[in-house]
Amino acid sequence: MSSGASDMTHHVDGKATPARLRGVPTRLLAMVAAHADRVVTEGLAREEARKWHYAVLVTLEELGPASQAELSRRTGIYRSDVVAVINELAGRGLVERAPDPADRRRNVITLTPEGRDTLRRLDALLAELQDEVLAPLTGAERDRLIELLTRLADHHARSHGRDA
Amino acid sequence: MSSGASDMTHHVDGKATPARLRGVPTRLLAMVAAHADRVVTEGLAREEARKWHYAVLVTLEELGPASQAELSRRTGIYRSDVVAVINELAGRGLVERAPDPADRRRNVITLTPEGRDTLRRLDALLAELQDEVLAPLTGAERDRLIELLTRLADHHARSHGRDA
DNA sequence: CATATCTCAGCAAAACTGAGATCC
DNA sequence: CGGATCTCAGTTTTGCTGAGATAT
Repeated sequence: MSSGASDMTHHVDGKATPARLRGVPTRLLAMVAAHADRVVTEGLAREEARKWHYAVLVTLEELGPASQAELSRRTGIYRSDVVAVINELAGRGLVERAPDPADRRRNVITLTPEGRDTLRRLDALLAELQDEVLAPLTGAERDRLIELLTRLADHHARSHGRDA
Repeated sequence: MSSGASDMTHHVDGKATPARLRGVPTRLLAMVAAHADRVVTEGLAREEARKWHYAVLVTLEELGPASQAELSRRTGIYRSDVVAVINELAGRGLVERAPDPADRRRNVITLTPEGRDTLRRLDALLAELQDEVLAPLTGAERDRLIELLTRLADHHARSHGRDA
């Protein structure tokens, strides 16, 4: 209403976020991360997949068969939630769940050929989605961003418990 | 595939996240943002405040008295959730809620002197928390990170509806 | 009438907790 | 026995939807 000119930005005003809020790093982080998450979640949904599905498939390909507990540690999926993720993947034949003969507390999760195929498609899709999110940045800038974020993530990982 | 000794990292292995996962930008973003959010949320909790409280107080100081709908637009608080936030702030005497005589659909929210005092404290606290999160980066690196994140946020804001 | 504001009631997804059963 | 693993049931938080009441 009324008044208005400000030195906030080159906006036309009307619904601009206060400068003091806009510059707060953790807020920027939250906003960009939320947007990125939506792009990825919706993108993966088009292939009927979720982030955790991808995380598990990648991990299985890189490590070979693993127990659910190990998948939890490596992917960051909460220990209680692994069950449901594996249920979904197994239901689509992307992984197989079998009791571990060597340690009968565990289930051995194995990547199936169909799982590997799906992983290929998801790899390609995910690359597109990353590209969509990072669109406004040049290659060098993307590298720089990744490096800075990695430093922050590693620092947290080392000082606190969890690994990145 | 072959195998091999990995060029993953200087980790000792044991519970390391697969390299292919660790490098994914949107994942890094999510992890760092989640950590940042915890630091901020827990930090503000020590003063019995929340992020939205701070956002509202800052906005009121920068714009002067405003309606709840406008606060929603400026801060990003969802329109239905503004009520509760204002309830809490008003309950502590940090803002006042009064019907707008000029437009009786609206409430005019006004920052009280106590609200201004609280905002001062929260400003200082929040600066500390930002510092804690960004600890591993130099000043120049922080500026660079903020700039890159701002570009990403602005791009999303302009292409889609919302403003940053 | 269409639109805007404020309010409340409730949903859906996600992260997390707790506990029981089994096994090492 | 202590400690892991898998599973399920349930809590909490958060962003969001929907709708009603009121006013423009």
